[in-house]
Amino acid sequence: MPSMPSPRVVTRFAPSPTGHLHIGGARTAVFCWLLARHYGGRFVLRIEDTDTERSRQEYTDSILASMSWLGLDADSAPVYQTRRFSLYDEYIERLLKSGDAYWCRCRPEEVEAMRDKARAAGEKPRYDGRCRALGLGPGPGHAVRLAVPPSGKIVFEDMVKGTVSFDVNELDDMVLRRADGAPTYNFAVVVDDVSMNISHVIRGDDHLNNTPRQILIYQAIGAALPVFGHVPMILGPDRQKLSKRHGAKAVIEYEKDGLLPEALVNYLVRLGWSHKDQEIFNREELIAHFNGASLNSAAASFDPEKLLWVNSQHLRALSSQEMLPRLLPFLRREGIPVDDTDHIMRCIPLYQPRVDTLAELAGQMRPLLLKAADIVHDPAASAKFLSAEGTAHVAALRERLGTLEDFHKEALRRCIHAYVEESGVKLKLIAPGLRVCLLGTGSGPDLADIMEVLGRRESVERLSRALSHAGALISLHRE
RNA sequence: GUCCCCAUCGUCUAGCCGGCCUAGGACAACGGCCUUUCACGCCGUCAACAGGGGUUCGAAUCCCCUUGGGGACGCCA
Repeated sequence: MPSMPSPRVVTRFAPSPTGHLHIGGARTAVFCWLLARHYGGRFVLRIEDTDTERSRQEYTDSILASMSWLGLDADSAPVYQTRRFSLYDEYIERLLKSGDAYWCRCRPEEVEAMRDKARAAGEKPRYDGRCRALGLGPGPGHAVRLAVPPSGKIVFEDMVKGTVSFDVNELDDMVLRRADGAPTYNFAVVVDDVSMNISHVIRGDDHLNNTPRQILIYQAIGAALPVFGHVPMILGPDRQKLSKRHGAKAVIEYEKDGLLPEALVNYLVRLGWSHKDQEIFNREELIAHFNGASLNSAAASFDPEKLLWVNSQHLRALSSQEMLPRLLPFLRREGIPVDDTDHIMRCIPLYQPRVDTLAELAGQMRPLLLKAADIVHDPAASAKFLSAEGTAHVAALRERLGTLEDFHKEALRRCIHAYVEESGVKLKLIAPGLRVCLLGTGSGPDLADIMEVLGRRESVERLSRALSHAGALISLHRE
């Protein structure tokens, strides 16, 4: 039940290409995307590259790649601010003509001196508007400033913060167009949001203070206001600003770690939004429930452990067919042969409930996918579980398995249990040794499951190889 | 310094247009069950309304103050 029926919801995500997409930005993007999808509206991407010093094409490419990996598809090609300078100039002309903006010849150092003075007096640092009455025209070093009304209050309803109000006296005559002709951030944003018909501006609450400035610009150009929604920032586990040492990384890093994009999206959305007690959501559920309400107004801290848990839940929901293409790159990275995809798919269910990430899955599956000759037997586990007695049990079981007519897990299980009963030893005593022989490690999936997947020939070969290896070890000890 | 925003378990949160809250769920931690191991799963334990004033028959829920945290004060975005 959509609570905010709107004729046309248009949202935008507007990163500046000065770095890779990080999780804070990613979460904002997810919120924007979900709101548009929920209401059947449009979602667009705008690259805010007016800072030519710091903007880099490789970051734009990286951000685009991360958006695509996350599944946040836009409804039109990205808009680049650097290609819209003539549009900004048109608006500047209009504001100059109407008297809502004026030329300023003050040098940056002069303005900084004014601010220092105000700061020293315990006031809010601001430009004093001395050029406003001068009636200046364009000229070298001249910027354009907005003529802010002398008094009044800016009040707006924020989707997440509720009623927010600022006193106009707090604001000074901000620069709209730099001396070099480039638009400033606040001005470009407003012109773009107006011309792109953005209905909902969702962004981090570090922009809350920009909003009254931008509203002044909306008013000056006579445009209707969009709905604003300022989502709280994401903090580190220590409540400090999120940084790399908190385990918060760029989105591409999570991709490399083997996270599922739907899991990252799920985790990010729940950081600041909730739907009753539900923790795990698929994409359809998110779209169905995310209507812009229930957004938390307090900052949240990032918890890498819960992210892993969410990922493990999504990982378990995948069928082997769905898992395969996602897993393949990680197996290749481990140098594991990937030609027998049927075999890989049969191995997936054995490890799926045991791991949190795709990278971990690839690592754990390794012994099952390698050839018998390439298995590395963990020396500690071998020493512990492959005593002379343990080895004898493995040898005896190998004989039985070699002649077992039915090599399916139920039969294998019966075979093992029959041996246990007849020999009178505890299963506990022989199982770990068997596993070491099969996989090289003391722990892992169910033995019958392992052997069924391996098949008779491979299982027996692994046992034989391990036995000869263990025999050599034992005779070595005797000498 | 000035302005803005925020405040429920360690963390994410439900609840917040007042009574159904001896505050619910999840992650983590701890204990147990299941089990050939390690996991999964299941069961349980620990754990919070920042403090102080109001308003009210009644406040986690409304108001004020304090404290704490975050953000912003650029010809950066």
